[in-house]
Amino acid sequence: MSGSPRGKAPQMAIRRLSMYYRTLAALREQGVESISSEHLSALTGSTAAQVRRDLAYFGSFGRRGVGYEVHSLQTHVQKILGIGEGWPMALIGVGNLGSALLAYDGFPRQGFRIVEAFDSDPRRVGTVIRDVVVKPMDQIKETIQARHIVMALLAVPAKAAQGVTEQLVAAGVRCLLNFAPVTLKVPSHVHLASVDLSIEVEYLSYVLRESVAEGQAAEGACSDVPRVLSG
Amino acid sequence: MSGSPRGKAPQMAIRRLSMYYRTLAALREQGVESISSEHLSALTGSTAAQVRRDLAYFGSFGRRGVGYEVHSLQTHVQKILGIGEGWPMALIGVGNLGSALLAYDGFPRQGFRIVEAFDSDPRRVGTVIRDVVVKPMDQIKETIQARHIVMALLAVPAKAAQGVTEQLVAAGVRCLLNFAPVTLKVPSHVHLASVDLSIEVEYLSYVLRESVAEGQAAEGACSDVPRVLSG
DNA sequence: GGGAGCTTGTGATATGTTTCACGTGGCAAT
DNA sequence: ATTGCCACGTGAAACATATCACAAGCTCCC
Repeated sequence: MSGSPRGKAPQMAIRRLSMYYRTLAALREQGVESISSEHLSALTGSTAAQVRRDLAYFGSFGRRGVGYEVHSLQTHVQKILGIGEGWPMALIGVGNLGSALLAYDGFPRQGFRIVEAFDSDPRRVGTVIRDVVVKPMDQIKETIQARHIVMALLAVPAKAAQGVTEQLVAAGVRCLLNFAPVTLKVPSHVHLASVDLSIEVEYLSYVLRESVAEGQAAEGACSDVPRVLSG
Repeated sequence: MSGSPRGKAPQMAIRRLSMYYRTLAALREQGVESISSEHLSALTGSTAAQVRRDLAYFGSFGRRGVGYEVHSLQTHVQKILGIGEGWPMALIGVGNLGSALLAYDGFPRQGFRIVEAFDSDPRRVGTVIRDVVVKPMDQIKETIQARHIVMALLAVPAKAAQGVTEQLVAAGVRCLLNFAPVTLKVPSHVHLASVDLSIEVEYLSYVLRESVAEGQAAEGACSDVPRVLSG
């Protein structure tokens, strides 16, 4: 019944929990009330044993012989992940990618909202995108502190990334999602995850080459790559 | 001397090779000619032993007592990853995110180019972005086959993703980079990687919650999360 | 109430990845 | 040449993660 972890959950387990959460939300919309680990694993590209193990890191949420009650499991996973705390986020860099992030409806749907945006380009400062006013970079610290923002999305050019990161850390940000293709240095109390498009494309390039080289009939190939990278 | 792998490289090793590659490119621009595993690991957030092991999956590229010659190592890593084969890519979905991908200069810089773009919205069809003409969805198959495109970037809404995927697979695409927040089903000969923003944000939300709960002084916290992400 | 059938939760096991520690080869200087 | 030092490459050990397989618990039905 509790949420107390017994043992530490691998990061991959946390990522899979996100997938389970999303799938459970969809099932609920479809009116499904109950689901087995077997079925849930099929929907998320995992395995039944893995689903059960992932959940077991945090408690017992199912009923033997029956399965999981969709609504209740969704609520538990939501609490585990901290979704719904409504963490406000700041976006730094309102270029092409930054604008796309502002428009991304997956964030508000999961309870995360970009409430402040910053850019160094005077032509962009003052514009309004999706109800968010773009502010100049020199207001980062005061704004973030005033609104108690702890998560930031970094969508600035590679060369500016480390400098902006330091400003954000100084302002008290605790989590950073970096989109710039660089290795950022952050103090150990700051959590960092990175989305790096070049790395993903190069990974595909590698497996493509490999499969072509080894006669593509090698087949064992998978459908899902566990990705992670944060730093 | 050869490129023949001795054992199979873990996917994370491949992703780290991408980081080494990028760092080596930067070092070369700075005129650095030689580097040790120790130094390279510091620049990429890895460890010296890991750098050596990652490279050892593919061969011996350094000189004992000396280190690695930057240019030569970069060339080897480039070959391993298949960068420079100049794989042409197709983009499906030219919304906010798709437009950002078209503008992303990291792709051409690493030898990957988006040469075709498709969208189902008639208002977008025919527009030109970065020298690429947006075509209607029903031209996917013929275009991809005519230009021998094997990699595609999927930036369509979640609901359309599986359908489009099937079209792409039927057209002969071998690699997919998916940005839609869904679990795609693909045949085993097709390689799939996914960039899922919700998962990344939820992961950060989890570690934030965890660190707050356990008294943030727990410190062991790292700066780098092994990140994975695909599927 | 008891038995059949199902699905969870979890020890035990297998697999995979990272780290350690040191032998090997190479360079420089004496 | 010989010595001293350095950094790679790699077997072996440690660690982390995923899979297996089954006991425990629930429901239904007779």
